[in-house]
Amino acid sequence: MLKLTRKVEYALIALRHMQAMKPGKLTSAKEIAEAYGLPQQLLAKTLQQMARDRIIEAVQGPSGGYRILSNLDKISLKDFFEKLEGPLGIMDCYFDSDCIQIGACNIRVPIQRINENMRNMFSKMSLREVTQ
Amino acid sequence: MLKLTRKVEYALIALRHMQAMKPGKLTSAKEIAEAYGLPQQLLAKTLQQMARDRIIEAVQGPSGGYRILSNLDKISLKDFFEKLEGPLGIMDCYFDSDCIQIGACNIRVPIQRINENMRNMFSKMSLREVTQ
DNA sequence: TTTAAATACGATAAAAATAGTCGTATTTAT
DNA sequence: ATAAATACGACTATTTTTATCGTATTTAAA
Repeated sequence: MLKLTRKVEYALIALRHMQAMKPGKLTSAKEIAEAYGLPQQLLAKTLQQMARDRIIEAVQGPSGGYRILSNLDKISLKDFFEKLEGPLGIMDCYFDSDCIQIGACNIRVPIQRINENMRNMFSKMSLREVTQ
Repeated sequence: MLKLTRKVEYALIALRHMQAMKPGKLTSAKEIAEAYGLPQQLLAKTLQQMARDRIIEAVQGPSGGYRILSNLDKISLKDFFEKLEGPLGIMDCYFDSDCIQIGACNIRVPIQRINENMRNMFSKMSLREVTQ
């Protein structure tokens, strides 16, 4: 309950790793996977996704790899989570309204309140706070 | 990601339902299940657990049921979640430290920071805020 | 120009967590 | 006695998450 996924976890580990290196220097998925004992392919997908999202930059070919592209100060944890995992909410009804409840649901409003608090909290934390 | 479980959802629905009734009046699992289209047995288990936790009171026998026992103002959402689902953390490493990471993990500290923020936030919200 | 090391990514499999059901016991008002 | 309710362990089903497989593409370097 209220858990992060591995994907996000691996992304944070990778970002923190990259953050600690000389600016501009590349790191490969293999290098990170070995350093932290992570499944390389899954990590790679996460890195690829971050590259699509322009959080990091990918360089192909041998001696290629990834490096940080964005200013991590400017990315909120909320945006980061949502880029990786989609809309951030404590329950799905917050987004898709095709809930089976005939309309009898009595907690939609309070749930939204909790959601707003969560989103607000993660909006106020930057990615850098986590990775630095 | 960061989702509540059905158990918690059902508990909130039930509490809100009870909250809206005359004080002291009993409601059965069947009644709530039918009113909101919830699986009765699962709901019943959740109610039983809340009864064990002294959030609600159970009355056995025919014409029995449940009613709110605690002052919901005095129960934080954090305590409520933890009673139903165990320790509240964004990652398990926050609690059990038998993580496979050889000690190479580089995000334990930042994760704890996020966790503290989460726990703090839910500590500040009372159950009544949600159910009233 | 061939090779090898890296990214890219869809498809699928495996594992874990969540959700739901079943069966049976117990309680108690009627 | 009966019936309607709670109590709860064991089990099954479903969904979500996690991981792997296979193949294609890119490109530095021999």
